[in-house]
Amino acid sequence: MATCLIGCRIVSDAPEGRTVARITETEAYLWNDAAAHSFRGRTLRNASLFLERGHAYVYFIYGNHYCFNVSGDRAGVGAGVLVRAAEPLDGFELIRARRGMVRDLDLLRGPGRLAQGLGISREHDGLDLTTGKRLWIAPRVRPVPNVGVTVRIGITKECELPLRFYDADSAHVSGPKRLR
DNA sequence: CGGCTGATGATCT
DNA sequence: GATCATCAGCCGG
Repeated sequence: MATCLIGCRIVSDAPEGRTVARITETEAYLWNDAAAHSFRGRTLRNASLFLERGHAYVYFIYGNHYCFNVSGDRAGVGAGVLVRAAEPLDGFELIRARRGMVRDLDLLRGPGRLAQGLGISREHDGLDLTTGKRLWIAPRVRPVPNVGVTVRIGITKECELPLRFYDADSAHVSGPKRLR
């Protein structure tokens, strides 16, 4: 699931306009994974992780940022994929207006930046990403020949599992250089 | 470049 | 009251 998403496109339709980006980096969170938000069972906040595969789970973290996930298993199973980075494809001006004056490479590089640049917030939590309303995922146009794997970033539990995936040929990827 | 830190608020215990 | 799947800004090399 996490590797399936690499190279797919996220389309976000907002009142201000449409933005499109190509996913370059993901992290998997499993159903029995101490690092996953679903680990201690379903709550009001994480309920979307338990929806059928392909629904949005958006949460607010550190007082400033949203993170965008895609639920990854059957209904009732709390698993998902955090989308950590993407490359802008369309709606460049809108993404930049949301993100401010940063390097092009940093527009959507990192989960909080990605959500900000694409205008994703808790309003999108629970949306079905396969039906093409407001926010959806479109298939890859081209295959991604080189997918790298590393440990996940920024977590305090299960730090050693190799569940972070990224397009090794893209510069639009987050994390320290040694992790690429 | 890498390393560190403060901001900031929802969520859960 | 602690925790947190982050980021921008600042510092030193």
